[in-house]
Amino acid sequence: MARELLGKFLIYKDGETLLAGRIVETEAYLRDDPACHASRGMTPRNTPMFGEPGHSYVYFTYGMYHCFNAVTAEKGVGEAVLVRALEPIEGIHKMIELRGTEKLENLTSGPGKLCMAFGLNRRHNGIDLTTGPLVIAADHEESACQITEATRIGISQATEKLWRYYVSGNRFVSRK
DNA sequence: TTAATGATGGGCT
DNA sequence: GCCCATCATTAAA
Repeated sequence: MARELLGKFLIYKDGETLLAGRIVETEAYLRDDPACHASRGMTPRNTPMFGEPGHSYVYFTYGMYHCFNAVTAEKGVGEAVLVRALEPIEGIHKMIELRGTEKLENLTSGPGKLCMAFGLNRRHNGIDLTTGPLVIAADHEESACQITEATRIGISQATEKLWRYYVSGNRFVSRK
């Protein structure tokens, strides 16, 4: 699923504002994976991971950032894909405003950055990503892209797993 | 260009 | 009380 989500679009409609980005970097967090929030059972925070697939899991971290995930396993399993970077497509002016920088490569090139650029927070936790206002959707025509596998970032366990994926050469990936 | 560091607060043992 | 799926800033090379 982490590979599948590359090239899909994250779209957010909030009143007049339309924001959209193409997913260019993801990480997989699986059952029996010590780096996965759900690996030690259900807690108040990770409850959405055990809920319906296709819903969001947004969590608050490091005292000031949010990270956005899509739940990818059947109910009760506890797996998700972290969206780490987007290529800004629509609503770039609004993203610039929310991020406080005009540099395009710095708008959504990181899990905390893209949540800031889209204004995502606790209110967007556990919501259905097929019905809006926050949606993941495919393009009309699937364009093939070269995918690079790499180790996941910012974790201290299972650091050897190659469960991070990004569009090769894309300028909006958080780290190459 | 890369490496080190401080900010900042919720989650969980 | 320690850990943390991060980021911006500063310092060093």
